[in-house]
Amino acid sequence: MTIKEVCEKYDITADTLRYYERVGVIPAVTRTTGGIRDYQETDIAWVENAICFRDAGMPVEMLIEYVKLFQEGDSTIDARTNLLKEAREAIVEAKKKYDIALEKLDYKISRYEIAQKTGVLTWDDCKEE
Amino acid sequence: MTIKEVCEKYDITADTLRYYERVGVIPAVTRTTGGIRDYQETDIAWVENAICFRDAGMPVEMLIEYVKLFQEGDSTIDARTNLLKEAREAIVEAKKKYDIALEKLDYKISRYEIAQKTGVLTWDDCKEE
DNA sequence: TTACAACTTGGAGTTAGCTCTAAGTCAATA
DNA sequence: TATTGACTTAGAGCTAACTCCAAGTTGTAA
Repeated sequence: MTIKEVCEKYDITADTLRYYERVGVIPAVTRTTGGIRDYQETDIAWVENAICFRDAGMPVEMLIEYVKLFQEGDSTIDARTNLLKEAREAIVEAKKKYDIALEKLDYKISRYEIAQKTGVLTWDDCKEE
Repeated sequence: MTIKEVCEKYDITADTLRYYERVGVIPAVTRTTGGIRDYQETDIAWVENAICFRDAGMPVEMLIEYVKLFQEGDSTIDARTNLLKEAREAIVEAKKKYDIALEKLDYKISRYEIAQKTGVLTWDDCKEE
């Protein structure tokens, strides 16, 4: 699979894919004899993981560390487990904050939808509990 | 309430609070005659909202736009409602991605916990469905 | 075999969101 | 009233994560 096909499949730019490889967010991608990237199943699986975890706010640094540990082999199983658990906790915490914001937004929106009927706000927009 | 007290209450730096005010993420804060910030209930409510929405990934630009519309008065009720709904959708979408990542992480972690007992990985770490 | 699009690299530039610095002002205490 | 520490502003600097650029190479189609 060419870089272009991977871009289209995952809606990501070629620059980002090359950047991920360059800094180590994904391991070195398979090349043709001419030196052109030719993504294999494994390469694509790494790309998919990287996108998925980045979308959940996992820092590039953490992904780089994971790939590094992975390449060091079975002696890093503990370290990798810890890293994944740490990432998990960060996501769980972030989700909680998202839920709090959603509650606040839903409350505000419900108020605004009432105001839309009258054209006037009947409460203090910036001071609601 | 002094800037220091607000910092401590919300675990945020004074620089960030001043930055939020400067760029318009929150409206101008009440001052003493000497020109020192003296946060009133309303100022604090804006700070609280700003932190809450930033924690949910809402861009600074969007918060600035909201405050700007708010200050323009009741004629912007529709625009504000739309903005809040747009913010809501973004958060809902982000949360979905967080859930997908969590599933992937939980699967990986469960595998790793088995591997920790044996000291060896018995599956392809970078190529699991 | 030539044209030309799509690829390559190394490195510079950009954006969002802070974070720090310098130079000066305010206010509580000795 | 003098000192000291927290405050003020304007503006520069920083970090993460891309994003773009220039100069050169590969590979396909005519």
